[in-house]
Amino acid sequence: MIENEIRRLLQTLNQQTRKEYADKFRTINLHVGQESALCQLWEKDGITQTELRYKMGCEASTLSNMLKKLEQDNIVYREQVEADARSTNVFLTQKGKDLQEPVAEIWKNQQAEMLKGILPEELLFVRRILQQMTDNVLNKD
Amino acid sequence: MIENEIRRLLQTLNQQTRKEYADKFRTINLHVGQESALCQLWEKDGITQTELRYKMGCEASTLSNMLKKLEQDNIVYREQVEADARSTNVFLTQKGKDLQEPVAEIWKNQQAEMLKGILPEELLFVRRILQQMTDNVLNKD
DNA sequence: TCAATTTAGTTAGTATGCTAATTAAAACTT
DNA sequence: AAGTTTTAATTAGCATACTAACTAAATTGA
Repeated sequence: MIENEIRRLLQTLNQQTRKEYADKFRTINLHVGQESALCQLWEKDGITQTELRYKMGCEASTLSNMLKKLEQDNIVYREQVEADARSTNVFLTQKGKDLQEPVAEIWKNQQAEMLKGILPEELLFVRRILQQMTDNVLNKD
Repeated sequence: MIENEIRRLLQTLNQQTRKEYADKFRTINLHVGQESALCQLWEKDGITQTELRYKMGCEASTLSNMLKKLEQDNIVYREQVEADARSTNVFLTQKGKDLQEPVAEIWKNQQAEMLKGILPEELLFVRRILQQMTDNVLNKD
């Protein structure tokens, strides 16, 4: 069954990729998973945890715990919103901003390794299909 | 950068898929991750933890902890190997064997949803490329 | 033979990631 | 205005998943 094979290949690919990320991020003192918060904050920081968690696609409690660690490591800091005492805004420290380059480098290397030997027109095709697959699972109809 | 986009699509696809698995497996009292051990045991049980962990591609400690839970839930049981007192063989209980059908059903539904609207010849192409990507990351040269 | 090394599995400690329950503030509703 | 509901974030508890340190058994080798 080709559908089964595709599911299994995706599973293996992801598992292996995650492991490599874990190793590489460790060299810059990041935990795998944290980069998804940083990735959003590099685009725009000073947003609330609720905004951030929706962009990341995780639960509030996951982000809450993650930010506690990132704050301890001096990568982000939080400020209460004056207009709404329930909300906090999340900001990058300089250390957090400086992590963008090494993370981008890790991503670039991983992509190069993963996509080695795949032709440009094949990349276009893969992107299209992956986009459709992602849409399929996001828009649960 | 198309390589970046492909990496991000894979990330989103996996995150979303994992979340759906978590929900669906919960309905049959399984935790996401456990199915990868069961999947190997359905093919062949009575193997050692070391054999099993290599097939799964996880660390010894991960499997050790997971089997502790699966044993508590009466899904697997373990027996010491007489020939080598360091090793234990892992077996499925009837309950563990009976989980194969519902898990296969969950996989089938997930595949159908994820691959909806993708043509047969596109599936063949996707499989080929995913195979190459998987080989690329597995055979770190 | 007996010391050194390797192998199999567990435990401790840490982090992501989840659900469920909680706290506190804001926004409604009547 | 007071009570109810919703919203934002945290905490508790659980499981996977990892590394590092450990125990105990088997193997190697000198």
